[in-house]
Amino acid sequence: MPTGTPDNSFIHPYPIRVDDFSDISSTREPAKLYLLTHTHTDHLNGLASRSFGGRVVCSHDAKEMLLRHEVYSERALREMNLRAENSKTFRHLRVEPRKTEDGNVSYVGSRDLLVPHALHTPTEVYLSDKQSVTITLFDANHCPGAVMYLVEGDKGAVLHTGDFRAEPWFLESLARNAFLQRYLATPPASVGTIPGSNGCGGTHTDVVQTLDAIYLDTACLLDTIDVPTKADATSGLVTLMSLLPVTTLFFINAWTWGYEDILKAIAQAFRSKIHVDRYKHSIYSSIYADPFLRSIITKDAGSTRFHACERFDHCEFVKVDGQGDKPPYAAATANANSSMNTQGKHVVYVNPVTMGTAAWKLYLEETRQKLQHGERVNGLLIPLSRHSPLPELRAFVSLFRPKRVVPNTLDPALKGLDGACMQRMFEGCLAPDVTPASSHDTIGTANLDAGDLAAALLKDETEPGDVALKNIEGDGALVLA
DNA sequence: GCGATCAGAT
DNA sequence: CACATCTGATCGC
Repeated sequence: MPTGTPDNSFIHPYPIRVDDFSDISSTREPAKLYLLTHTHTDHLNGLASRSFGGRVVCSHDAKEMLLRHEVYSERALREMNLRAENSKTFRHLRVEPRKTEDGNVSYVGSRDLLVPHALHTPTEVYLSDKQSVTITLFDANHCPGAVMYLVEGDKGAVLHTGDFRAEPWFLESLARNAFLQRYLATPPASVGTIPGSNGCGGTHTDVVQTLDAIYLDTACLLDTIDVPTKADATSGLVTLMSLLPVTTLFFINAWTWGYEDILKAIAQAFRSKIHVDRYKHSIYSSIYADPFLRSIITKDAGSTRFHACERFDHCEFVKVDGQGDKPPYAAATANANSSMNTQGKHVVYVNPVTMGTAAWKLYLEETRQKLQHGERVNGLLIPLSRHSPLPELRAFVSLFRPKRVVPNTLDPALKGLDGACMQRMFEGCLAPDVTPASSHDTIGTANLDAGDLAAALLKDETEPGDVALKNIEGDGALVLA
């Protein structure tokens, strides 16, 4: 539960919570089932609690990552040999049966709360004796193990995106996915309306269905500019890297899960493995959905120019003056040796940033010029976004035209303005019968500026707090104040 | 004294 | 830089 998730992270109307495992027993009925979209720590709230005892559905890879999860401080202790064994934050979720003194196996106290599901495999899950839902997982293009959930039951169908990046190839892949086709607003390869398919027949209403809701990754809801595709970002970076001397060492600041595309693109382009620390190695080795990732990593620091080892504890090959993950960008203040390792080799830092498509083109051209003129460059940027900005979100929602769209997170600082804006932001992307009659299809033509919208609402609204209250009341439906 | 929660920095 | 993470302060049981 990243802060700002409406309705305690329940997906209405089912007794299912997503990415939130905190204790709410004093407020309402506990969830019958929990879904975990991925293992970033802000989605694991309450899961470290020893008293948590719910069933948690997740992907196979998320389960492996979770059981191997180690916080940084524990990793550092392990590195200094102050820890004989790795301390794993979520190990209590799986307690193996133990051997008793007489050699038998005791299941007393054993349990395994993490229920892994394969992708694209509809599975019936019981919420009670009388109620069940069918759950299907789809890769979310966010980080290893990250998935979206389709939940179908007698109370309707909802799609929960978790955190995701809905770039064009991702939409095309969804549009062709047999487990989602019945919910598509428009068949992939057809334009316009098929004669006789207007839903007037009455006997075939179950052929095409409408999602009741999409629970949407709204981390970048207010970003209204286009951002580069991951492929454009990595290919640009690799081009710049290839302009540096072959003696250059690189530190790739993959500071959280989700930057693996950078490692893979580098390995591919330079035909080289990437040095990773013990912890990353153990995680990446357990990612079965990505055998290529597993194949490009090495623990041998001296065997490669490319390093993605601990962010705050680089190996000696990429250690330079002024530790930490900050490259000495400022040419004015950086001393000449500040980007040299102990052997005098040049170390270049690669940092993921947020950058629009236009800014990226400019940066690529400028940096190319610098490198070709032999100017010293100690850091390279790569605009690898792991969340979709508004244009991608609108395209994604338009693919399904659900009855409503619910934000996975709201920014508490905006006091509900972002939620209030959302209704307007997805005008024309929802099911026709619930879209206000006056609205037009604004896909591709809308010139919505979220900042302006928020500002306008702020002006009109003397008590912004009211918006927040109206916004999250009841079943989590958005109510425009 | 522990855990949950938040502010703040990176 | 980054919307994920860590640290340290504060509050409540």
